[in-house]
Amino acid sequence: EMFPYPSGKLHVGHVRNYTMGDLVARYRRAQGFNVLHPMGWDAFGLPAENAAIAGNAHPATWTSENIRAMRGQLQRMGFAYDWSREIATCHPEYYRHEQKMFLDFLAADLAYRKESWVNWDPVENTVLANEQVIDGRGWRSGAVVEKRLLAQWNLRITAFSDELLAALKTLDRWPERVRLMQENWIGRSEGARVRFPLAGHDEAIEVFTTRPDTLYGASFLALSPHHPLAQSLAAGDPPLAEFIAECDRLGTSEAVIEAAEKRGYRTRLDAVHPLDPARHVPVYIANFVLMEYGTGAIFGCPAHDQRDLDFARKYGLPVVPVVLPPGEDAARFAVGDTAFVDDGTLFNSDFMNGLSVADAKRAVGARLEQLGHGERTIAYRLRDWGVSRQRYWGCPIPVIHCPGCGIVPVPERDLPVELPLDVSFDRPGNPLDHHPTWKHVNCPVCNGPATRETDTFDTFFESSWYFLRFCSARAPTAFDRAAAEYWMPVDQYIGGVEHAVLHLLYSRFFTRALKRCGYIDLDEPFAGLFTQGMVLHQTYQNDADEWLFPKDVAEDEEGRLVDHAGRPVTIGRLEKMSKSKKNVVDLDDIVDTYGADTARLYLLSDSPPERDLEWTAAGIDGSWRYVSRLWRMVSEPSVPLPTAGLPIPSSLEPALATIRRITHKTIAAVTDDLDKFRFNRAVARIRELTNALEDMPAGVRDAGHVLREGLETATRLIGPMMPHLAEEMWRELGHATLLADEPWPKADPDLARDEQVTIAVQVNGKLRGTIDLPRDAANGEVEEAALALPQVARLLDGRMPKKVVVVPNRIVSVVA
RNA sequence: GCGGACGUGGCGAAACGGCAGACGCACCGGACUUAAAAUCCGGUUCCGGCAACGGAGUGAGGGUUCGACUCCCUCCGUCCGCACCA
Repeated sequence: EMFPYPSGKLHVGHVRNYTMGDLVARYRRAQGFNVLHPMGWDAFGLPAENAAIAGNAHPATWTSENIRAMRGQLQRMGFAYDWSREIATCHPEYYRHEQKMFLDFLAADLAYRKESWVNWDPVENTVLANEQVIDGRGWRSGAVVEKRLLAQWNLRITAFSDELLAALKTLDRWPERVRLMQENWIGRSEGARVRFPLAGHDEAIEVFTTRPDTLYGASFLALSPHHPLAQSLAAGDPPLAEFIAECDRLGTSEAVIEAAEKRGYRTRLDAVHPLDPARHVPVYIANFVLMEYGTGAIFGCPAHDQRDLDFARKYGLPVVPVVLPPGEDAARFAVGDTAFVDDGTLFNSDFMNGLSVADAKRAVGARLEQLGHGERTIAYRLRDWGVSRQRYWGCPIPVIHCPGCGIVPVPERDLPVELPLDVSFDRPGNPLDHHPTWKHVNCPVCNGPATRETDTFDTFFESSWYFLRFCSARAPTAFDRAAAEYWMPVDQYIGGVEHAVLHLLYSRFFTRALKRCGYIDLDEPFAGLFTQGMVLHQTYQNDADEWLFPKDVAEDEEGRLVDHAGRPVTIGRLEKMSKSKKNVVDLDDIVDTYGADTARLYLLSDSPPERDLEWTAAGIDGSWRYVSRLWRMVSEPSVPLPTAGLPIPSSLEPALATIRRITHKTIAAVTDDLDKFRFNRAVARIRELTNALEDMPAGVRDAGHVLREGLETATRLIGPMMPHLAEEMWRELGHATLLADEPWPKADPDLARDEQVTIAVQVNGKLRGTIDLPRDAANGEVEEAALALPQVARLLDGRMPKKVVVVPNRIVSVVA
C-alpha cells in the first residue's frame, strides 16, 4: 500500500486501503508466496512546518509523535507488516541516499538548474503552485501574485517521455483509467517545427504545429509573452513591456485563463512564409501562447483552427481556407464563425493541392526538410519536474553556491547534508535562510566562502524510491541491488487514484533514471496497481451553518435531527470524509466499540473496492452482528463437533452432502474472488456458507463432521479479513496451531460438483419453468423433459416447436 | 471543447450472453420477554390476484441473438480526468 503522510491520526480511508493490502498479503502468504508487506512514513511535508509556525511543536517532534500514534493504530488494526523494515523519510539514514541519487542525476544530465516563470507570493516569500493562486491572489496572504523568473532545480523527466508513454502498454495490471490519465498527461503530438525568417533580419521564428498541411493558410505568427524575442523587443517598446506585464499579472491558473480574453500585440516585425517568400505575415505577441509548450510560438491558420479564427476576426486578419470539406465547391467555400478542422482535400496550397490531410502532412514535412525550413517532430505536453521548494521541512538539496566556482555539488564524502534542527519559525520565509551558520560553508573546489542551497526537495522525491528501500531497509547504500532485484517490481500496489499523474508517474520516471545511473536493472516499479475508492460520509450542519461531527448529532423525541444544543440539523451531501466538513468518524472510537475486525470486515463487504463506500452506523452495526454470530456458531455449535482432524465419512445423508458441496464451492468461489479483487463478493460467499451451516439438520448421523468442516473453512477463508477473531475461532475449534500459518484451503472438485442440476426452460425467450435433472443429462433427454412441462405443452398447443436450443446443465430455449 | 467511467428494488449491491435482484442495510409481521434490547422464524422489485399464477421490469429508443443488465448504434443523465497544448 502507498505509505501515509503522518498527519496525526489514521483515518478510515487509510484503514480501507490497508485492510485491502493486508487481506492480499495474508491471502498470498497462505498460498505459499514469500510476501514482503512493509510500512513506512512519508514524513517530510508542509503540515509539520505549519504546525511549527503556529507554535505547536518542532516539525521533527510533531512528526515523530504522529508516527508513534499512527503506528499504534496500525498495530491495533492487526495489519501484518514487517516492522523491521519500517522507514521514515525524514531521517538522514533515508534521505542521504536520495542526495546521492541527485548527484548521480546531475552527473547524468538528468537534473539541471533552470530559470522558469513561477507564481510568487510577495508576502509569504515563497513560490505557490497554480492551485494555490485564486483570482490572481495568494490563497493565504491575499497578496497579488507576481510572475517571477526563478532559478529552480528540475529533473529531466522529459528525457523519458516516449519510454514512459510506450511502456504504459506493458502495465496490463494497471487500471485503464490511470494509464489513460498518464497518456494524456504526457500528451504526445506528432507535428513539425517550421522556421519563419524575419523580414529584414537574420533571425527566424521557429513554431511548432500539428497541422503543417495548413501552412498556406497562415495569416499571422504569435509569440508567447515569455518568448525570448518578445522579451528583447519589450526592451525598446514600452507599450509592449506594459502588455507583457499585464499578461503576467493574470497568472496561469486555468480559471484565469478560461476567463481571459484573447489579446494580441502587433509588433513591428513581419515574417516570411517559408514556402512562398513573396508572402509576409504579421508577428504578434499573444496572451494565449504558452512558452512551456512547443517552441513558445505558433503560426495562425484561421480557417482551420477555432482559436486562430477568433483571433483573426478580432484583428481583421485574412481567413484563407486550404482544406476543402468533402462535397464542397472550391470556388464557393468560405469559412464563417466556425473553423473547419476535419479531414478534406487540400486546395490553395500549391504542391499539396488534391491531397488528403494525412498525405499533405507527409508532403509538406518532406518539402520543409528539403528546404531546410523545418522538420517533422514530436511534441510532448509533459514538462520537466521542478523539485525546488522554499521550505524547511524537506530534504536539503546537496549543492553549494560559490561566488567563484558557481554551482558545486556537495562531494559524496560530505553526505548527508543534514537538515539542522536548531531553527526558528518566528520570521516568514525559509528558516534555512535565517539560520546563523548552516548555509555558510567553504567551497569544496576553491575552499573560499560559499553558501549552501537552502531550497529543499519536493516531498514527491522521497516517495519516488521508498519501495526500493523497503527491499533492504537497513542497507548502508540506498538499497541492496540483489534484494531489490529479487523483490521488485511491486507485484501489487494499492492506493488512491489521486496519485495517477503525481506519485505514480514520478516513481516510474525515477526507476528509469536509477536504471540509467546503474542502480538497478528495472524499468517499471509497479507491476500491478489497484486504486481503491474513497470513504464517504453524510455531512451535517445546524441552523447556524456550522458543520457537525456525526457523533454530535442526535434525534429528539419527535425523531428530528438536532445538535447538542437542540438546534435543528440538516443532512448535507455525501462527501469524502474531511476534517473541514467534520464528516469523520474517529477510528479509536470505532475500534473501542466494535473491535478492529468488525471495522475491517465492514470496509471490505459493503461496496466493490474500487468504488466509493459510504460509512454508515447501520452498516458497521450489521458487520458487528455478523462477527458476533460467527463467534456464537463456533463457541456454541448447533451439533456436537467431533475431535479436530478426524476423517469425514465418505457416504453421507443427501442433506449433509449438499452442505459439503456448498463448503467446497465456497472455497473455489472465494479464492477466485480474492484473485480478482472482488472482496465484497468474497464476503457475501462466506456469509452464504455460514447461512447454510445454520440450517444444519439436527439429529443426523455425522452432521458434526460436516459442520466442523464448514466452520473450519469459513474460519480459514475469513482469516485474512478479520485475523483476530479468526485465530480465536481456530483455537476454539480445537487447533493448537496459528491460523496465520495454515495453508489456504483447497476445494475438492468432486465434492463441489452438483449431482442434480436445475435447468431453466424458456419459450420464445420467456422463462416458463424449470426442470431438475441429473448433471450432464443427454440433450435429447433434456429436451424431452422440457417439452413435457405442462406450461410448455400449453403454449405449444400441440404444434411442433420451430427450434429447440439446449445449453447443457443450464437452459432449454424453445421457439414456438 | 477533448478523453474516460458509470446509470439495476427504499438503500449498498450480485449476475462466463443463459432462472435479474445473491449477500447485506432498512422496513413489515411473528416468537421469546412484564417490557425493551439482543436473538430466532417469516416476508419484502412493481402491478393484478386469497392463492396457484399472470403481466411489466436493469436511464430512454433502436439493433444483433433461440436468449441481452451484459454485445452494437443513437440519445438523456451523473461522476471523474485534462484543457488557450498550437
